[in-house]
Amino acid sequence: MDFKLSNGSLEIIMNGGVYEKPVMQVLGSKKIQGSGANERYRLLVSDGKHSHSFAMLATQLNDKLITGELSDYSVVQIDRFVTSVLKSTGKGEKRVMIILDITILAPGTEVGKKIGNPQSWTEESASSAPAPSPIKPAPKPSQPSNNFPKPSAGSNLNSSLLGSQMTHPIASLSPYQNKWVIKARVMNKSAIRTWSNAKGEGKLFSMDLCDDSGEIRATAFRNECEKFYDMIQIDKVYYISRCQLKTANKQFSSLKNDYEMTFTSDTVVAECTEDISTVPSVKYDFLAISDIANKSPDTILDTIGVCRAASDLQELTAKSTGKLLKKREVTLVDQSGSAITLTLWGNEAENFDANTNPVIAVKGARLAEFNGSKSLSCLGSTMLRTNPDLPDAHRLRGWYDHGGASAELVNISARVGGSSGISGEWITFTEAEARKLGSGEKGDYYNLLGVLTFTFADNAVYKACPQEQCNKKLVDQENGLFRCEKCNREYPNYKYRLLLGANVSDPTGDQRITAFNEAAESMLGKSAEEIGRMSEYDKNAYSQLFDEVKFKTFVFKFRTKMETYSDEARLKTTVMSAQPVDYKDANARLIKSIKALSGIEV
DNA sequence: CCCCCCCC
Repeated sequence: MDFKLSNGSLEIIMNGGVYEKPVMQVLGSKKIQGSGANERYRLLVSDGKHSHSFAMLATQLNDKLITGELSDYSVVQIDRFVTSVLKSTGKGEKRVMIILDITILAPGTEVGKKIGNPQSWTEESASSAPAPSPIKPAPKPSQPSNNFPKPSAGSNLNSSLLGSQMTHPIASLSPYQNKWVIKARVMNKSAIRTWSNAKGEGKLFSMDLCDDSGEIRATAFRNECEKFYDMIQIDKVYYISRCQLKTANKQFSSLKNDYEMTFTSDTVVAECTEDISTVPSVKYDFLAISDIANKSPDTILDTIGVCRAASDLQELTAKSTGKLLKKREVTLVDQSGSAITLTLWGNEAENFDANTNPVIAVKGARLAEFNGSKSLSCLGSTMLRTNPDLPDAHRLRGWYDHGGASAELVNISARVGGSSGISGEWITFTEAEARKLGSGEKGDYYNLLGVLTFTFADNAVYKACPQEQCNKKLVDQENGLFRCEKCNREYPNYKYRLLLGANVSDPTGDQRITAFNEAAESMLGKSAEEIGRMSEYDKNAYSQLFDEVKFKTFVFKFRTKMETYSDEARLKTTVMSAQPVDYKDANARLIKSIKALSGIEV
């Protein structure tokens, strides 16, 4: 097969001209520096006429080399690149090409040979080449090119300040080159923080910047913090130049960039108001809430959901540091039929308003796992947006306002207790009895597929102590205050909690059960908060909710233990979790039982 | 030059 290279494209590019998506052949590669995250590779590329050994691979493409995908003789289309002029040691200028995006058209194994007879490109060829000069670029192709920095035409900026009228892609920034101007949108901006340690004290704020090539974090300390804090605003676009670049500490940032920047006293920032639609705003990679359940703890992820409920602001003291923490737990729901808890901290927790059930887009939250249940937690770098103007957000709004609000949901963050998961064996009430479950000291856990045959709706919701760990039922003092006997305190506020008594039946028997807050929420498909409000303001909806849940089937995880009440021993069975039936799983279990019972070997 | 992501 024949592969056509973009013959002559290299000399146009090396002279600073424009060439859209050239097709070239890779003739070799060489590691030039660093290891791990700092690895960089140089490529020898050919357009059939010339070869050039100063093509650098952007680090995010390193994998393609390491995995062998980008082997020698590969024919590639260079979808996006920038060129940069290096002042090398005494030999004058040298232009390098930084490859940002690449499509492999044919693997090296298939091509198997050098195409054409390319001559090595040198800077001497540059001067003698007939290609257009950098000042007068080649005629533009019909499509506007993103390959080259565009002049920031008509900018309100003093060009001598910025030293250049061209903007550079964020992805091309490195500590090795300091003459650049970026045109970037502010995705996120931190609050001002102060620090005080052995090395001194001061204040700072940081911001996350992006353009269509990538993203980078920038931090302004002390004077620069003061100078720029008010000016920098989320979602606005700025020309920024003269910052110090340094290797990013990946431990503290999830942005996709090997470097981060620090504002210095030379730093120039000017707002850009023209032609800013080409600068992307925050890029999300939303996961459906149901899919979050399958991710590992500590994953940093983006999601979007409707805030169905939020806890009151809670104050607690961190055991390890003694720091006073403020938090609020927000329940997000989406069309995947799932709910998850998102924990907000500090100011974000304090200022959060759940009243209108806003759509919340969250970027860079951390997946936490506690006692087998998963939830999201905000980090300092997490971005939260309320009712963002995004298609996903509008879709969710429509869904929630037209039925989604009362949809039956699986709560990923519901607490599950005990050791074995729901994936364990299912047994029946008769089997539980035969095994004498609950007769021991510690209580026993088992899973069972059962139907909710009756719910005791009266008193299923109560006003509980607002203290995080307490949950004690409060005594209404009839004066606007509520008394907690356990904390020996009075509170003006409370949180609703559920304590649901019900009957569960399976084909072999039935059992009186108790479901505490989270388990009851997942059966009723609503938060304790919502149910609490219903109990006060909409009695009909309240009783309807408890009627509707009757005869629903769940996979229950129970904890059972014999307890004695006034000389009478009774099994106390508590719902640890209640999940809707996954019929694929349920059928697989049935088939297995049938095979076992009928003597067919499995 | 900092932040180590908090709690049940």
